Amino acid sequence: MEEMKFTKDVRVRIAPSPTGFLHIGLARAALFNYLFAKKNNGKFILRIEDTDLERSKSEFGKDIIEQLEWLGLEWDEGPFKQSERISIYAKYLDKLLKEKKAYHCFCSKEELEAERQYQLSIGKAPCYSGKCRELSEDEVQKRLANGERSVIRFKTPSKKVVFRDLVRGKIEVDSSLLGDIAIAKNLTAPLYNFAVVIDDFDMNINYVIRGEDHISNTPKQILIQEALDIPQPKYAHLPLILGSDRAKLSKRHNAVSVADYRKQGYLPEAMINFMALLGWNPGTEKEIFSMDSLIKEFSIEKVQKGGAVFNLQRLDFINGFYIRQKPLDELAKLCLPYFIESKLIDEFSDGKYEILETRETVGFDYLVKTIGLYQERLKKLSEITELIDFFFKEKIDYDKDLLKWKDMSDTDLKIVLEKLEIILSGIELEEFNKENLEKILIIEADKTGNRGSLLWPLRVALSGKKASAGPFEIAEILGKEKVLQRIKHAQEF
RNA sequence: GACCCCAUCGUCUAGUGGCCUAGGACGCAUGGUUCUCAUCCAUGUAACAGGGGUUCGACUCCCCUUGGGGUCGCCA
Repeated sequence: MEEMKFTKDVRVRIAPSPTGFLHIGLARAALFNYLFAKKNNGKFILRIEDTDLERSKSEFGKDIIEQLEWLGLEWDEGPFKQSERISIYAKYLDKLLKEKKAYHCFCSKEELEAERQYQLSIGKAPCYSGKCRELSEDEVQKRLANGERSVIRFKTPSKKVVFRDLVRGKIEVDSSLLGDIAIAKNLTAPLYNFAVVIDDFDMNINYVIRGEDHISNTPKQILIQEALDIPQPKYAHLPLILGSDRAKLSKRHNAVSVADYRKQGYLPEAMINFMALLGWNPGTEKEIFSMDSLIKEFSIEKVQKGGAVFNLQRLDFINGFYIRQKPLDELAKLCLPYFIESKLIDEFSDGKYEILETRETVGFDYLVKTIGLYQERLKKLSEITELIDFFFKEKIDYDKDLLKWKDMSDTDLKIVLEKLEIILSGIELEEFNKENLEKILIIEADKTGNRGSLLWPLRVALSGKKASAGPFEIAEILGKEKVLQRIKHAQEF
C-alpha cells in the first residue's frame, strides 16, 4: 500500500444535527476528526446541521457544544449553523435549476409511497421514477404559481460512481439505483445531501471523516459535486459503534448520549481513551492514551473496518483507572456535586459544608479524607455517595446478623463488642489515629487467632456495610466519640 | 427485497505469506496479599466462519458460500 500523504492545510469538520443529545457515535466521529486535524496541523470545524426545522431544537445544539467542550474536542472554526446560511444554498440551487440539472417535482407523498411499495414488491431498489423530469417549463411555472407543493430533485446521471475511501479502499456504486434524489424542499429549504456538499465546499473541507452509515450518501454527494463542478473531498468512513447485539448503537442498548455518561461520573479522559480504541488501535500493546498521545499516535490507516461493540465493562475499567490516577483533591472536587445532589451535604458560601443529617460543619478536607478511602474502589463518580454515606449519617442502618463474623454466635458477638468498647475507650483522643488503632487492634485480633472475629464486627459497626474500606482508617476519620457511639449502637440490637 | 460494507478469543484488538505452538487488554476463573470489598501481583480460560484455489508455505492473496451490519425519506 502506498504511503498516505495529506495536504498541508487539512480541514475537517463534524456536522451534527441538533435533533438529540450528543450521541456517543458522533462524539467518536468528532474525536477522530479532531485527532486527524491535530495530527496534520489542520483545522477542525463545527457545523450544526439544522436544516430540519421541525426536529431541530436549540437545547440539543447547546448540549452538543457543551459535551464537545467537556470532552476537550475544541473546534477551530464555528459553530456554523446551516439555518443561517440559506442564501448560499439558494444560489447553487438556482444554478442547478437553470442548468436543468435539477427540477421541480410535484408528486405527492402518497404517489411516492405507492411507487416505493410497488418497486419493493417486484424486488427492485426503491427509487424515484423521474416522472416529473420532463415537465415543460410552462407547466412547472403554472403549477408553481398555483402554489402546488413541490420539491427540488437532482437529475441523477446514470453512471458508475467510484471513490477511494481512506479506510476501505475502492467503493463502487451504480448511480442508476439511486433515483433522482430530493435536494431541497424549496429554494430556501435545502435538504441534507445538498447542504452538505455546498457547506463542505464553502468551508474548504478536504477530508470528510464520518460514520459508515454515510457510505450510501457519498455517491449522491459526489454526483452533486460533479454537477456543480466543485472539488471532491477525500472520504474516510468510520466503522459503526455497535450494541451487544451487533446492531448500530441506539437508545435501546445503553445510554447513548455523552451527557448520560457524564452524569454517571465517567471522566472525559476515560471517554476519550475508550472511544479512541473503538475502531482504532496503534498496533502496539499500549492501551492508555491521553489526548496528546492520541494526537501523536493517531493514523487513519489504522482505523478498523468492522464495527465495534460498545463494551461497558471496558469503559468502567478505563474510568476506574483514570479515577485512581486523579490527584485526590481534584477527585474530591469532581465528587462534590454528587454529595450535594444526594442531599448528604450542603455547601456554605465560605467553602465549608454542612452535613445535613447531623448539622455538623466540615471543611473540604473532610471530603478529601473520606473520598480518599474509596479512590481505588470507584468505577464511576456517581457510586461514591452510596459507598461513603455512613460518614454523613447520625445513625447507620444495617442488619444485626451482618455484624457476625462467619458463624459467630450472639454471645460471641456481645463479647467482641464489649471488648472493642473497652479497648477503644482506653485510647487517648490524640492517639486515636489509624496507625495506633491498627497497632493496638491487630495485636488484640491476633490473640483470638482469627483477625476477622474482631475486625469484621468493628468494621460493620462503623460502616454498616459488608464491603467497605478498612476499620482503622474509617475509625480515624469518624473520631473517637462517633466510633464509640456506633459500637454502642451495635450493642443495642 | 435491492445495493454497499464487513468477518481473529464473549468483547476491543495485534497480525500486511514463513518470526503463530496466533500476542495484548477487558471480562471470567483460580491463587497470593487481606476482616470484607477494591487495588496490586501471579496463573489460567478462550479465536483465525466454512469450502475451494494461488503458493514450497496461508490468519494473511483470489473466488464462492455462510453469517453480520448499513442504506434505500419532502431526516440527518
